[in-house]
Amino acid sequence: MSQHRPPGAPERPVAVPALPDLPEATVARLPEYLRALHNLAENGHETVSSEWLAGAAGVNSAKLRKDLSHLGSYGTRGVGYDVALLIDQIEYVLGLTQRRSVALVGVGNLGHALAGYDGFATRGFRIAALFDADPVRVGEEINGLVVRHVDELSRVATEESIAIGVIATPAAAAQRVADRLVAGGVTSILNFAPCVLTVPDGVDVRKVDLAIELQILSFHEHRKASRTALPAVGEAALPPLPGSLAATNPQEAIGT
Amino acid sequence: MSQHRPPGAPERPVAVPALPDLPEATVARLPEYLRALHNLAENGHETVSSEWLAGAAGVNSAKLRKDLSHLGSYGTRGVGYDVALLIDQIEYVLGLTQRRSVALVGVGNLGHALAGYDGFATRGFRIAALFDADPVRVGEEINGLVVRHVDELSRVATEESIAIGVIATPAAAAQRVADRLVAGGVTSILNFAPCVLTVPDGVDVRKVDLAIELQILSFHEHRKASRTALPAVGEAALPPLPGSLAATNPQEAIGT
DNA sequence: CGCGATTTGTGCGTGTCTTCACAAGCGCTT
DNA sequence: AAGCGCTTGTGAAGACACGCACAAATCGCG
Repeated sequence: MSQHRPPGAPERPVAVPALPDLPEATVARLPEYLRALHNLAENGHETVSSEWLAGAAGVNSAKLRKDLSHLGSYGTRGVGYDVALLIDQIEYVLGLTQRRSVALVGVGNLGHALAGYDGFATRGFRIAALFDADPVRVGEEINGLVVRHVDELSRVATEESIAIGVIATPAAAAQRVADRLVAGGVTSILNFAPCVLTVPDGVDVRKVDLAIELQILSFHEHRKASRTALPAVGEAALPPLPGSLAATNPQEAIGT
Repeated sequence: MSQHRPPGAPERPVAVPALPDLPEATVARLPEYLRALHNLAENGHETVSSEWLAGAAGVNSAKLRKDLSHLGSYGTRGVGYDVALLIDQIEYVLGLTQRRSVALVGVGNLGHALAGYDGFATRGFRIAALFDADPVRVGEEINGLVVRHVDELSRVATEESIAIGVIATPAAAAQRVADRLVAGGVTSILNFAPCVLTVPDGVDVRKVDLAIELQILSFHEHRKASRTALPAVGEAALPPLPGSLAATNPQEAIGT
């Protein structure tokens, strides 16, 4: 950082005042660093080197250092990063210093699981309301929350200051749910339904599609199979041998 | 493609013989195209333009055309793409012409939901076995499948020719599960546990972390809040007004 | 007090991905 | 049969991301 400070001047321990402009790829990795840092903190480590942290997060150490440098990080050359300080910095940048309220729409198969998922609560999110369109499910209590009818969605979202909406409905219902979330003032949506949502400018949508992940893996399976099959055209009958895992494939480990 | 064919010669309806080398970014989008195409086919459409398909998949039309051109696609200028043909092409490239067997490890909260998720079966995958380490859960029947103990994982994976392993266990158990999957010959893993897996070369891992998605959204919420707050420093007391959704933010809609 | 070991922060070359813009090709109409 | 409108496929440029490699900075030790 180009932030010189006269040796005697008192340093304010305040977090960075303005939010730096982070590359999207960096933002996507910060939560991973944060998770690794919390693990370290629980084990009593006070400092960590970029090499170590990068290993724990599964990335290149140069990439990690560049990511951290973007948020004006306070590492110490020759020593490493202060774990507690880095946790604070990342949590501040990610906006995790305030607990955000989440509305979950669709308490079917997947929605039920999400409603009970610990990872949300332990990482700064509070599931504040559950919704479903099925009258049979409305009224059901899950984890201490009563499922409300989706007609109340917009009103409740406004009242409860919902920051993030999670859509776990069938695809056919997803767009209407999204519209209601937006009408209720929600500007961030996590969509598990297999469809594309149309939202106004200023609303962020992230999509998670479990089947797509499997299909991507399927492609790589297919590719691996054709790679080991085709070169063997001239090699007659090399038996299947499922034991040798065909090593020496130099570029594996698919990122997100 | 540069594959001229004399007007009278019979065209073999065979798929592309060798698997083209696709950019990873393209592979990640193909399943999305495929879903949109299936929707079109169900509605009776026979052809589709790149513009239309791109809209349905939420991408730029030039990107879509380049993606499809990579797999030597057979579009017709002035007309568009043949829906049925394109479906076949993409399914072939993704390796979906053969149904792949999936092993699901960890039938807790999330695992239960995944075991019952329709999207797997309807898109070419068969959940062939369930596993858990908890003796209480072993023996339970879910969707017609009996949960087996994780000690049997390697053996069953080999016997049943499992192609893909899905890990839905706590983070602490994930690495050991991955090791057993690899020992059983599995070379593709979908990891829902919040941790980094170490696997040999030739094994592909994709990670899905629900909490990370929320944290990324949280960052954008934070950024939006600070963008609308900071410029108002000189503007005294502009009230909260939760109604105006702060439009005119030209670059939204976050990709994966 | 100085030196060497260590680790951060970053400039720069490289490769990938995205997007624009347009030529080439196809079918329909006249 | 010729022309016209429409759509694909792709060359090229720009934007972005990655990773190497090294200078700068800090600590500990002699």
